[in-house]
Amino acid sequence: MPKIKCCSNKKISSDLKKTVDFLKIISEENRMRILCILKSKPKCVCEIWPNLDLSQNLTSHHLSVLKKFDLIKSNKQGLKVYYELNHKILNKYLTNFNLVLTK
Amino acid sequence: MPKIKCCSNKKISSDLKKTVDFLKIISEENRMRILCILKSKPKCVCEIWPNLDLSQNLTSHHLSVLKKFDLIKSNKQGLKVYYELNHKILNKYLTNFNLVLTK
DNA sequence: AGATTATATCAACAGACATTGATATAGTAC
DNA sequence: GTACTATATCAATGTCTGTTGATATAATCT
Repeated sequence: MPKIKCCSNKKISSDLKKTVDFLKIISEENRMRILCILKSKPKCVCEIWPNLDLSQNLTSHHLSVLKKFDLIKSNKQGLKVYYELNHKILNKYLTNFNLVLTK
Repeated sequence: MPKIKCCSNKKISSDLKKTVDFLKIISEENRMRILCILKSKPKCVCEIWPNLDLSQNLTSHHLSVLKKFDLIKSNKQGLKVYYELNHKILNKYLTNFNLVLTK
């Protein structure tokens, strides 16, 4: 039986898995919305969650998921925590995604 | 409070939801693998499922999920059912995804 | 006709994860 | 110090969905 690259080649298969993990993170409406909200500039949590139809704690949870995956960065300023996109990592995953699916 | 586009604009918000639905479908390792397997040319189910670490019926299930979402097309030739990528729809979703996340 | 092959469907189960409510932590202001 | 604000964490719940095993359908062949 002829082997197919994305199933047999370890590097390609590994890239596919990483892409799928990335997509799992962003295939959630609220998280995707958070990423969009952060596109223009960094924002603190209290600027984010009233725009979503979410409770504060749930917003915080989704932010932590995004952060754990390095898709966003945070820095604390007094009481507030500002979140911003981690463009470097985000672009890495987007590039990888395009490679996996289209090349 | 200043409204944020992806939360207040109906068109943008609707596009975001469609993108998320699309990502939910493809953020599953086996389905993504199926799409990759079909990149080069149409294949019948019996050419697909032995390459995955999946049972025949589960492969069939994932194919039906992809088909229901129009990401693949099928045509029957005798006993065999050949599946192929629906490039038109796929590209539509990919374009939309890039718009939502990067623009 | 019966036998075999290719594919699809169905019900049941199990694990993952988004959501909720309550509470904790940490920083600021009085 | 106390009170208040901003954010995070935790346990419990419920829903969604991938997986399994069994079975059904449909086409071909003898």
